[in-house]
Amino acid sequence: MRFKSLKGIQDILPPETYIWQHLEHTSRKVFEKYGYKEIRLPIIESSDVFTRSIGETTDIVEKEMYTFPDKGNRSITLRPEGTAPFVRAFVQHHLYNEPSPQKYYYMGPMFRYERPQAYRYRQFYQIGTEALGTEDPKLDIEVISMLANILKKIGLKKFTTEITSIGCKECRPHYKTALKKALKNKLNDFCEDCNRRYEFNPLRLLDCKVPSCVKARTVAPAIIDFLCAQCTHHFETIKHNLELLNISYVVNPNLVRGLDYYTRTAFEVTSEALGSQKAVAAGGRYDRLVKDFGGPPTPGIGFAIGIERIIPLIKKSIVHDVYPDLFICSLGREASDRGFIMTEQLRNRGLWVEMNYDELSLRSQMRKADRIKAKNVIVLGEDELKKGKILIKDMQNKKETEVALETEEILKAVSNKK
RNA sequence: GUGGCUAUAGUGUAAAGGCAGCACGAGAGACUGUGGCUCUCUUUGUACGGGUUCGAAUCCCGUUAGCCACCCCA
Repeated sequence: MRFKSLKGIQDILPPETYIWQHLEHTSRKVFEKYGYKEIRLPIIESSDVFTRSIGETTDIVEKEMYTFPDKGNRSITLRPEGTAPFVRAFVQHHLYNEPSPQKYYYMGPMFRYERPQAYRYRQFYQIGTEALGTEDPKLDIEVISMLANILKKIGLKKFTTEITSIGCKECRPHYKTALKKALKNKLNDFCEDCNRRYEFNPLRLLDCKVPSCVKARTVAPAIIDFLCAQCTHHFETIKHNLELLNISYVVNPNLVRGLDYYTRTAFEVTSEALGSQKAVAAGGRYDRLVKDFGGPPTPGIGFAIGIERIIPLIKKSIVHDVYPDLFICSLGREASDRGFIMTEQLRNRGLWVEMNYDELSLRSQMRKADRIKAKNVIVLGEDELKKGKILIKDMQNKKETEVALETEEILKAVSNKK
């Protein structure tokens, strides 16, 4: 093959595109009920939009970004996630002056230079939301609830919502200290990576999957026990209200976000059906990010759904069974021309009409109509042109109805059966 | 970035060093103006580049891509 799409980058073909549309359409409808408005953001940004917000020492920034110089030698990065560009736009356009809370959603491609695997691509698509302007836990609850609603509406049967709180700038440092102290003497039991992470990002030791590390960290204190009074209250309110709303969740104190900007609430939705790439959506609160971008202190919370990871889970339940309303068979030049004009007229009146492009035997044309599962067929030949009448054949029950050879008459006859 | 497995037609699969085949799909026709069945014909194929051999889809090396487990995440 001479040309191929790049590694980890895929084409999305029909009929799968219809599942994508279903997903996008359904989430848009839910977003509107919650007051979210669409925002369209650029795919490329100045690199420091990401390095400053996501964190210099995170894996995303350290090794997964598509970064390159443009012709003016500026460092450009293909967005690896949506929140940083959003906050940049939020501050740039003073969106904090809109009535609070400000709620936005977006959908589009993200780019990470990773080793591809099933459901993990270098260009992947997210549906994301951001809501800002209040620290109130009701917003957190609403966001988690909305996510669950979307997932249910698009047909996802089984999923788990995991939540935790990772504290704020007051309490997290205390936890970090306690964690390091508790693990200090056990470092020999941890893997090499964990030993490296111990120094600059000890929270990471909590979600290492190496069995020996899982075992060794059982002595680690839970961050939940170190939350300050406000964070504890915040978290407890969320849990309480999720129960009132009948939204099932599990607290996973080892849930750690890979991006530095998160505070307090962190959550992740997983599906066991996916193997090791089991996260289908994830998000959290980011109360300092707007200020970091030079805006007024504005708390916020958001999440992103990974489209590619949802698709295989709902594929079977979505059937795209839309077929042409009418197929026009034509015999001879004159009939073909007349048929073509009718085809266009009927399409403009709202019908899906097909006809044959080449001159073929009637048998062939009928076969084609059958193969594309056209609901009705008319045959247009010399007789019909002469008589000014045609038969509309219903392909399901084989019944034929005679109507006048006029666009309006055909439209009426076919529409009645729709 | 690390380790492993894999790559044959549009798709799914055979050919264990000796004729690249089968099924499905797709296109046309047999059947003079009515589809689904049947039959016939057609269909850009051994991922790419080298090597071993009289001879390679098959063995070896490299590249690329996909998959799996890590890492990390959506």
